[in-house]
Amino acid sequence: MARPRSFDEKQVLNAVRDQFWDAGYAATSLEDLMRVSGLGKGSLYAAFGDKRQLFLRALHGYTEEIHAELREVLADAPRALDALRALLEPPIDASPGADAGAVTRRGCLMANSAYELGNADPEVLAHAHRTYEKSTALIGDCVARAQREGDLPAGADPVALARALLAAQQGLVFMSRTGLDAEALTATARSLAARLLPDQGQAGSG
Amino acid sequence: MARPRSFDEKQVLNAVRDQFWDAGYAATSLEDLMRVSGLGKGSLYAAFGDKRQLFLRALHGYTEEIHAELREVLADAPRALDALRALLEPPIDASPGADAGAVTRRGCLMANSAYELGNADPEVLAHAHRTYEKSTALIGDCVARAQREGDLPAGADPVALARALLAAQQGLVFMSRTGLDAEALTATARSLAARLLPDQGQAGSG
DNA sequence: GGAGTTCTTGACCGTTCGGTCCACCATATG
DNA sequence: CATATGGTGGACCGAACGGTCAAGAACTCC
Repeated sequence: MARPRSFDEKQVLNAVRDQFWDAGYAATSLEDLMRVSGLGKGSLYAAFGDKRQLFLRALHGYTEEIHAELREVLADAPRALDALRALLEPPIDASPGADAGAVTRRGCLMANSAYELGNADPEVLAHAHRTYEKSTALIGDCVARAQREGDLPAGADPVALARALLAAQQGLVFMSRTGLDAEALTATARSLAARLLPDQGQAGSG
Repeated sequence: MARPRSFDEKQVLNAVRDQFWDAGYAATSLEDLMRVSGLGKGSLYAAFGDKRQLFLRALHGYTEEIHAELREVLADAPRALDALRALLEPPIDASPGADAGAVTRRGCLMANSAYELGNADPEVLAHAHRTYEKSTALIGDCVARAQREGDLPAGADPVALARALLAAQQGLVFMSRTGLDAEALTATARSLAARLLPDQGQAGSG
């Protein structure tokens, strides 16, 4: 028996997430948030709390999505090794309005946020830590599966390799963010994949 | 025939650099800069221009230092392979007042800046790009030397491996920044080094 | 020691920020 | 159709920001 909301919470969170992703936290003003969400200040505050809380909501939604995708990629691949190799492909830009297949320049929202706010906001840092530990666990499981499937040497510690893969992937995203051209980025990705995930009994050479 | 400056430009730039490094660009106010430099607003503006110019000065000084150190490390090592391995050690905190040997939590100023300002400030992004291209070249030379010394397979493209090493290093710094404990960080570094820079004819296993 | 020049200091300014509040509105119920 | 309930949006606020400026201090040269 009251006026219903005129907006979809999820749509607003997605729009807000893209804004934070493109511009960063500090460089995004409430006016920006009003513009991309189509809501007034009062509505934003009533629905989500202040700027920081809204940001955290968007960030949590982002990491959940990322993990869902990661879980899917790792589970769906017939061979675990292929899924792991997919992690080390040049990162693609999925932002609205990006050229299809173009390399990303806005990086990963979680990484951007950890870099921008890690020193000042322990909660963001802790969330980043949890996020990457979770990713490590998921990737580690996939490594173990690849070992069982005979595609990776059985002796190695799956978690150590998982961490190495994650670090390498973040490095790739970073290089992409600094404007490294697509060709060099592809070569770097191949070089990393060839060494971190070589075909059994064959050394990488690219 | 005028009043001499009462401060040392280099000391001020170092203090300012540390402040930006610890807090980021946006989160550093002019008041912070006055505090760490010991100068008044007017002096800062007269000597260095506005906040952004002062930041760029500090950033350029930082990257020059980094490259000088990198050149030194790569040149001084009797064997090039050892120098390359040093790149993949867990990053140490060299900030004033840090525990000796502690892992860094403030990362690399250039990387932090590229992440925070890359979208908004093309000059920062371009500087990051130039910086990493230069690093790639230096590391590539060292890779070539390691190949000549017989410590790395001669067939591989030195630049591709250099890029892979650089990406891996940035990944390590990032993981460290998110608060990964020193033990896991060390294991990750070893894992990366074992795979990217294996002993000749021996596969890594950590 | 006086003059000229540069450096230093802090008061001051306009702008923009995040955040609050309230008058107005749309809807559901009886 | 009257009323109660919650949503909406913009006016408004204090604070903090980056930046300017003028007056005084410190120094060198003549």
